[in-house]
Amino acid sequence: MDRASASTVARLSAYYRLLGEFERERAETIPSKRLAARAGVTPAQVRKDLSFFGNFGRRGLGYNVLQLREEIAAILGLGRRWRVALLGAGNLGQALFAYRELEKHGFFIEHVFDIDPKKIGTRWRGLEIAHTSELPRRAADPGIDIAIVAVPAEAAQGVADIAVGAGIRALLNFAPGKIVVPDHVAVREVDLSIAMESLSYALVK
Amino acid sequence: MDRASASTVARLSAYYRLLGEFERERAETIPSKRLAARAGVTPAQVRKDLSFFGNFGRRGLGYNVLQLREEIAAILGLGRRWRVALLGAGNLGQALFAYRELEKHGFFIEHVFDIDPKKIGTRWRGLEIAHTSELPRRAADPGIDIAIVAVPAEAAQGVADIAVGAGIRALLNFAPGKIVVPDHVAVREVDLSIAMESLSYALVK
DNA sequence: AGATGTGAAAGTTTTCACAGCC
DNA sequence: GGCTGTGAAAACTTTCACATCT
Repeated sequence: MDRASASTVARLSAYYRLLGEFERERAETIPSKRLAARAGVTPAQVRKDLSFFGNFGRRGLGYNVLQLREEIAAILGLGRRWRVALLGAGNLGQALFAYRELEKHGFFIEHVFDIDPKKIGTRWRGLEIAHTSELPRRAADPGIDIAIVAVPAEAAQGVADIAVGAGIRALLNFAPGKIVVPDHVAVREVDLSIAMESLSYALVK
Repeated sequence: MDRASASTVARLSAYYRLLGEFERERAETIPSKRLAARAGVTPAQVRKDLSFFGNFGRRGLGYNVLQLREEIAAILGLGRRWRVALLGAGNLGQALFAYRELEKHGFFIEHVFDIDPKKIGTRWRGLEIAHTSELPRRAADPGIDIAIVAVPAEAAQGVADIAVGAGIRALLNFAPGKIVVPDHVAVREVDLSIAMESLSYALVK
């Protein structure tokens, strides 16, 4: 199958969370109209997004909440445990480490790296902070699936290179500015300045 | 003038930062080709984005680095000081408060609100943490331009309502899930789970 | 009747390609 | 010759509208 667009995948992820809510509300089936209303999109959008991956609904009835949630989990790869490394143990790193929400989705921070001698050897919830140079060795087995780049801008490309060199194929980058990686590596950027500046643009109209 | 698309504005913000780099590298003028290469887009994209707002370049030469940077600052509203309120003094709030980078772009956190009695009255860098119920009074004058929502998901809509009620017209939301606001309020979502799940999708192909 | 799945239409964004200026 | 600015073309995304199934 061809790849779905980035926006389809982002919405799928939102549907997944909303289906969890509907599940807790004891809904058995749900029409695209209700899911769309809560997601803030059109019903046609919901149906198009889903139909890209298969025929999950029943005409006249809608979608089975549990079953659709499982289908989306399978599509997004949420059935399993993802091994995550946190690169950078500063303020942001600490906040991300404390944000346990990600574990509910299967993302577990199993490594924390930094270069500050004062931090190395200290433990967060029992997990020892290691020097970034240790990354290749520690990534050897059982491997690291995703690296979160939470270092200052100047250091971002460097740690990304180390991560890619160690075989990591997915990066979430919080440092401002693009990092350059080979084609087979996926990168998502979370750029605070861009978000804030798009708000100031909205305010100056 | 009509509004530029969200993606044009996001790229403009990236160009702005890159022009700062070129400025430090003592470049006087720059062709769209070089700016595009560093931004990771096509030269035509750069020219189209800029031409939406005016004719800033000179044929045969390119763009004047300093001048273009100022033009973009004016477009994005970066010439002034933006008053920011941080809603939520948890781990994420703390990390955002410590992230001084935003000040370089003119965004200053002047208020921090929370509802935890243990936190209220304590100070961060001299700034007192106030109860969220204080927000309307404190937003009265000189006003708050932008609120950053850094509270747990369940509380997000509630604090957003308070912020909107207090006249704030721009929100940056870190809580998962959409928050509903009136049309005249701008919202940008930063959703970690969506970012991570789009990475796991990329990995399972 | 109710709601999906989907081609076709509409809308939006990006890229092409070249006239026009430096 | 180098490079911008921009209509036109191409590519992509969203919405419409309806045949189809329960």
